[in-house]
Amino acid sequence: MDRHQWQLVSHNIGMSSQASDTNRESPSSTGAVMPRCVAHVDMDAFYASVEQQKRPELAGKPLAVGGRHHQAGTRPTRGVITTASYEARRFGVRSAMSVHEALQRCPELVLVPVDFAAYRAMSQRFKQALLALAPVMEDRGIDEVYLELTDHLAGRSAPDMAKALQQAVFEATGLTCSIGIAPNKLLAKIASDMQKPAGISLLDPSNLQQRLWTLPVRKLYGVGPRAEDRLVGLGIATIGQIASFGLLALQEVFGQRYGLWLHESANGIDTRPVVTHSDPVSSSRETTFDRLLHPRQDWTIIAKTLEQLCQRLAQDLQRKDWLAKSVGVKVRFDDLRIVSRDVALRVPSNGFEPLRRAAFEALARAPVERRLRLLGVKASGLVASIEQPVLADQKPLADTTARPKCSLNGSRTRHSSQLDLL
DNA sequence: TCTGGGGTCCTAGGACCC
DNA sequence: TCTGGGGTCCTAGGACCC
Repeated sequence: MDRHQWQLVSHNIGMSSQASDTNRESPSSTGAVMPRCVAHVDMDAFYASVEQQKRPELAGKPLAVGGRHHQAGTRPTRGVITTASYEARRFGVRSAMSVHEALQRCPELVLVPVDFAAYRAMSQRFKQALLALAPVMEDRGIDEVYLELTDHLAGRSAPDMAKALQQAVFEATGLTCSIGIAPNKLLAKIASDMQKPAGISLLDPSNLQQRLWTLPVRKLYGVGPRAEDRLVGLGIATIGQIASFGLLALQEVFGQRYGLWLHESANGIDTRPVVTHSDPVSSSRETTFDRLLHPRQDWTIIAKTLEQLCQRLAQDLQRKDWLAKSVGVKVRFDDLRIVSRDVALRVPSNGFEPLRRAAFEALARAPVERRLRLLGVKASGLVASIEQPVLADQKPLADTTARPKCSLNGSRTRHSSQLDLL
């Protein structure tokens, strides 16, 4: 059985990452200390909203993006919901819910396949609009960003700035977003979720107890299902109860570092900077099969799929001029268990052939005794191909600030293999 | 006949070096 | 004869996020 160990994971920033210089309390001209001002901007039901804009006849209808669409025009019965429109959420349809369950909750649900090209294009538009008003931005994915507003309010009040940001996003995209304003990223993120859609919420030390401490523990960024279970097991259901549980008691249960992180987060403390640039560390491609595949009888399909995944991965890397230092495969079995195997390349590469050879080598080392549900290939240890000789042995710079991670790691054996490639 | 696809970061243990 | 410690790389797996 796995040992249950809870640790805090520090937030690493790569060598080329640039943190904004506002991780501080900035003294004003009068000498008084000005608190930081950070915004978290979150697009409302982003994918679903883009789809409703693409097809106005779907506006106002319960709609969900996702599912496995085998043929165009037919409604899927498998797969998961990626995003549900607010109309669908009223029926209880949620992200990550199975299509089967979503249809039970809302039989008239309209299901549309994902269209990443459209979401990426819209993502660029809203981010450009925000950058014009607030130049220090941290990209947190396709539909959300942090903005460092300290020293960037241009004479506005924070709420006025938030309104201006919402207006700019709407003018650029026709879509709404919700904004949280707070003295740090942790609180800004929680705040943006408080009045969706199209809301503006402020969290600051004066309303912390009333507005933060009443929330369930799961609202804390970094507390997932596992940590929630453990907390609830201790009779801790709200963020306020974490805060009053006491630092020492938390550390006793969750370990030094994770305990400290929980304690600080529950008290609204977070000193992470807004990071405007970071290099990717891995890139991957994976696919779930339409049916379960037998490792021997369906070997031809498995091998062909792996080759295609390698082809796409190589293209991804080549397009972005990244080289991989190692290549791995991931297999999900019929019982939903996942195993992975990695192979280090002797020479960093983004060529199809080296990737393919490493991937097959890795797959050969994986214990495949059950039917396969999913197959994936991942390139990690990425280095920029142009700067590669210079950057090859640079190490990430550890941040001093805390970020939560929990791990339940069991002991494991090493399957060492160095594959000579090229 | 269940749950996609793309990421981040961390830990642990062995190898290996100094 | 007995017996280190620190650091890094590699690998497998887990938690968490969008």
